[in-house]
Amino acid sequence: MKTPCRDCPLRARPGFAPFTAHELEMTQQLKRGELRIDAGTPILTEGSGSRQVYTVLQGMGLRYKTLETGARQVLGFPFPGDFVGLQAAVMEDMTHSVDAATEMVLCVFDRADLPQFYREAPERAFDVTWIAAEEESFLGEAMATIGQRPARARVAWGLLKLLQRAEISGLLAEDGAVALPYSQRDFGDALGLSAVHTNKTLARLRDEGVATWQGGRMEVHDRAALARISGTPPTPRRRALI
Amino acid sequence: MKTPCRDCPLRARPGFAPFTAHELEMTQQLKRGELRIDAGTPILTEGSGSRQVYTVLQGMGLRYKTLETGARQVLGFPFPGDFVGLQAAVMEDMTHSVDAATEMVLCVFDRADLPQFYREAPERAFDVTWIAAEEESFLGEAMATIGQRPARARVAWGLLKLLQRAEISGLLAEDGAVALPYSQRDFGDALGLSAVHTNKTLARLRDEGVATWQGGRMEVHDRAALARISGTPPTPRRRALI
DNA sequence: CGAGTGATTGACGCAGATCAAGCGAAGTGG
DNA sequence: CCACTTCGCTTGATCTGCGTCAATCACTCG
Repeated sequence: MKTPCRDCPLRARPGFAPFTAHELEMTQQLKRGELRIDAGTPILTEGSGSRQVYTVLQGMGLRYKTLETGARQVLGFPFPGDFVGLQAAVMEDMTHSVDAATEMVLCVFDRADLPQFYREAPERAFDVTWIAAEEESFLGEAMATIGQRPARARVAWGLLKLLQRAEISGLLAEDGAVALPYSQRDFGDALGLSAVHTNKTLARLRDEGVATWQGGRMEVHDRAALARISGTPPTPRRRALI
Repeated sequence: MKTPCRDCPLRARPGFAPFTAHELEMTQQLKRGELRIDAGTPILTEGSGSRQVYTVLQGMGLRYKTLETGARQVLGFPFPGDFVGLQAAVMEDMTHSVDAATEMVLCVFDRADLPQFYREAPERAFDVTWIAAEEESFLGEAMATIGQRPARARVAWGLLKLLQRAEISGLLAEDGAVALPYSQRDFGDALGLSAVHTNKTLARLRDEGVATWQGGRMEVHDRAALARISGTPPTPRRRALI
């Protein structure tokens, strides 16, 4: 185990809920080790169970569902601090897949320890529920975006979400740029848009000086405009960490 | 309090996880009473908190988000046995609204009791997380449907989901018909389709002898066809109950 | 009996899908 | 070290699924 929870770099970041000493110890006890995964490797697969649950320590991933037709819906982009595999831990098996988009380092927890964790650290158990509820909330917002908003607003919303997550995780450079390991196709699949139309919409936003996305690099120039176009307030929220 | 948890009609139904005697008692202790709500009345409102959390005992509801543009995304249709207001209980406030679609009877729980519940009934706390994960799973599937499938498949998927939920809740009549308090507009808003196109798609499915939806009555004639058109296996899943 | 709501159907137009072609960067093997 | 492939981005042309508008009909309700 490389990183003791006490020294977890994520805890230090603003935007994450604080730990008590006892909670820290409980989490530490639960942690089974770390896992390093190469970019492009599957972490969890739809339809199969998993003995482990993870928290992302470093790197970024891709959560998605594949349909019979071959179409793919991207459900989200796991960032450092995100929980991965809750479904496998709580239900029988995963209803979506997760791949590593960059090389990733994951904190490994054992699914079998979860009941004990719930017994001995109910406050933290509450946080697990909190995370699930937060995810539910996010998916609801995404659903509303995909179902009701035109392409321009969808793209703006997606950029804003990525920006906020990058900010919280400390991945945002001074100049407002983030390195993202996602293709425009990935991004489009998250928004229910074709790759071509995603590109054209991004090009338009770029011409308007709102934001740039090319070659795995996103740069937001006018955050207020992004918020306006997407039809959302630019306010993020505090998140729990396990 | 009208119905003691011991006599809860939902527990008896197949498809719900069984309770131990002790769990039953804990749940009973948590239950604050029952609430009867008229059709069309708001239960919870987006953006506001709530002191209470509910389980639906009778009746059906509507979960939705309203966008700035006036558009509405329906996120789901709460049926008997469904949990309502988890977000308000766990996070600060709701990120969507819930209305009663019929007259409803709700089991009332107090948000403030939840931490104690987590301490004293960790197995049930686990189930709360299970419910949240299940909801997350459902929303993921809905997102994939809205984002990737054409109107025909979306409608078929929606019908299938409603059928499954009605079945589990025992609301499905012998002849395969269900009385639903939803308009075609509600249904369309759940699938990201306009009311007109929803109607036309339903008309086509009706002509083909697959299913009928008119005037608050759904009747599925060919379940296999629905599954095929929607591109999903017709298998439901067992659910937890609080 | 008028007013409002939901279902239904046809006509029309557009946002976004699909098809297609070209480009640069990165990898790969001979 | 250079052909050759692959992959992602880009842009234009064309097509179509679905949204929008609009009108009618059936019901329910005050």
